[in-house]
Amino acid sequence: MASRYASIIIDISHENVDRIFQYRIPEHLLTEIRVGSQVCVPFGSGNRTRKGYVVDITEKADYEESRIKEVSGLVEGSVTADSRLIALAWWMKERYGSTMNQALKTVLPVKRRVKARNKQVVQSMVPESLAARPLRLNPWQQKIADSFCEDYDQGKRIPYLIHGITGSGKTEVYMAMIDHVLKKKRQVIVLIPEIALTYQTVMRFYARFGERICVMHSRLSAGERYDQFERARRGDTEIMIGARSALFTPFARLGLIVIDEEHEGAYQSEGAPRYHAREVAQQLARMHEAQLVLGSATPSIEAYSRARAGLYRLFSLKSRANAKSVPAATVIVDLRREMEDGNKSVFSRRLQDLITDRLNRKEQMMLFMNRRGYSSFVSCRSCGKAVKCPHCDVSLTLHNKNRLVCHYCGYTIPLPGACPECGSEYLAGFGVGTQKIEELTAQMFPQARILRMDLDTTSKKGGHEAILAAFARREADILIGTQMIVKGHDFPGVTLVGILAADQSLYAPDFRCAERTFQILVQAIGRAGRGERPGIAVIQTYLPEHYGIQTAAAQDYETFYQREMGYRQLLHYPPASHMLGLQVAGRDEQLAGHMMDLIRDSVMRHFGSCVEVIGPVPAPVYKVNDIYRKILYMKQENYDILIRIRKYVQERWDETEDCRQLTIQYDFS
DNA sequence: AGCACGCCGACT
DNA sequence: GTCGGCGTGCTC
Repeated sequence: MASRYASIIIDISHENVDRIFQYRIPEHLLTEIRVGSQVCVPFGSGNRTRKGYVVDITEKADYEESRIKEVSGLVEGSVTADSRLIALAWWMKERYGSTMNQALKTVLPVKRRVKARNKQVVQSMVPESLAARPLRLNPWQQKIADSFCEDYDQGKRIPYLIHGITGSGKTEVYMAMIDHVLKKKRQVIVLIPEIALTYQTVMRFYARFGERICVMHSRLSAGERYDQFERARRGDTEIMIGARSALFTPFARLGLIVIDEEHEGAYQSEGAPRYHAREVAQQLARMHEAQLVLGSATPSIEAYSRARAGLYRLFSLKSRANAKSVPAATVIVDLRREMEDGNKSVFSRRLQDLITDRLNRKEQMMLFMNRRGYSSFVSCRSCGKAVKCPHCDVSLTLHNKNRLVCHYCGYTIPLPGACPECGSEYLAGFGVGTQKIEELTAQMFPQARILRMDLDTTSKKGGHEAILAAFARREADILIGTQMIVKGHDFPGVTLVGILAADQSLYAPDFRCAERTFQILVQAIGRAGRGERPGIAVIQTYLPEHYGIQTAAAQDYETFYQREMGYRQLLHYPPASHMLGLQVAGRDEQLAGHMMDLIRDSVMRHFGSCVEVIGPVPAPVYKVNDIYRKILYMKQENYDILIRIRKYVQERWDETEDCRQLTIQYDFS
């Protein structure tokens, strides 16, 4: 009888061994080994035992029989992954340029820890107000749900994009879709950007689906994650809700993937492979013949342009689900005018009046400042130099008025008494962070009860929930915070939102900065007036004429999209074109620069005629943790050409001597 | 990644 | 003469 052979990826993340090795399957393992099994194999001249993943099983060998070794056994407690996950890993490796081993590690659950911890399933208390009630959809919600059911039953699998304003009830629509898919005995994955910041959404799903749902908690240990995936594989759970990695739940018959807040940056992975959950979800849905549903109040320019091109089916929800609440009124305050009129405070006169008014009426408010710490930097009034981080290319941020912190590497020093450059004692803080806002608010409104929420106040376990719960119990009048206060929380008592420095993020050296500013402003405005009392949002800015600020204030996504897309088209930025960012990083600045020049020249020689090359330029923060980073940008409408360039560079890169001291990273968009 | 093979310097 | 440096190359 003919033998069978297993194609195996060895569990070593190195380019030299990142390929398929063939092993003979011994007779006693024939029935047990499948595609996706983890096996032990003798590897190398010393025949050391290594772990590997079976990615294929064949009838014939591609090598001389005598050179082929035998699989020694299955890894104890090993997981047999869905062969589709292996295929997905292969797709990710090709698309994002990681090793197959890295892709497999991303896609497959990690092995159970030797000692399983006491099972502490997060059985959260479901608040009374969220108790399961029958799903009532308004006509607009119902229309989307009906269309979904029809498409689903007919096997039409075009991705949906739901553009629904804040508070329009996208979650109820998702629930109706999920109901339908569960009835067809298929399973569902729901992605949310970050559990801690979307706690309420998770609770609502939990209230509705109870035991059928499984939450992929970010604080779960590897073993607990594994258990959750095992439950899914056995069919003990039908809905997996969680961040990015919940995408790799090994469901047997996946029917639907929902990506809520589709525009969020958390869907972009930073490790290797640097994948985007939206793209991987689309590929996974294709493989399972499942439906993909994206939802956002401020769709990414990428997703919206695909919808307009007919690649996604677009739906809009334009009114709030709670008919009694109306979208907030918005006021743009020109800070240049305030300055001219002699108001040097961080609060415009209009905002001051409104805060006083809300305090008198005992209503709540939020103040949003996109920078934590006390002062954004400290500089010397004699020589003009700002105190910088010795390891990174940024100024240090003042915290608690007594220490300087690097927001990139965490380096911390006590606030020096004199300028490290010239010795002058005239050091002063410039720029404002949330800490200082808290202090200024307390000074100006001594009667106000204030809470602050940013990375510094939430680092402790449960920090988010404690602060949000206290604010919900109305233990404070004013909640001051960074980004994290504007994401999805529903506080009916809030009738005023103050955005203290709206244009801060517009100066980021990144082609998406206007998009991010628009998104965060719309989100922040959406926090006001969610209850029965009308809300107002005050946007303070030095650039009141900027289209991102104007359109956000008017809650006019369509106009924003047109303007932003025009700019992207003009400069060939994604999604008007595709872009590959190639980053070389290393401790040796000269070496990194030299290597980058070599890569650039080589790309220019071979692809110069068909690709637009920009740079190399230093990364937005050139040095982080003593590592220098340079980036080369390449623009091309055809994605496949960019992939070809990546492969071309990768092949040559592995043969260079310096590649051990440098790292290379590819970033597709 | 690891391990073997291989070709040149200072040692019992 | 031999022990050992780690440079190059291979692993089914």
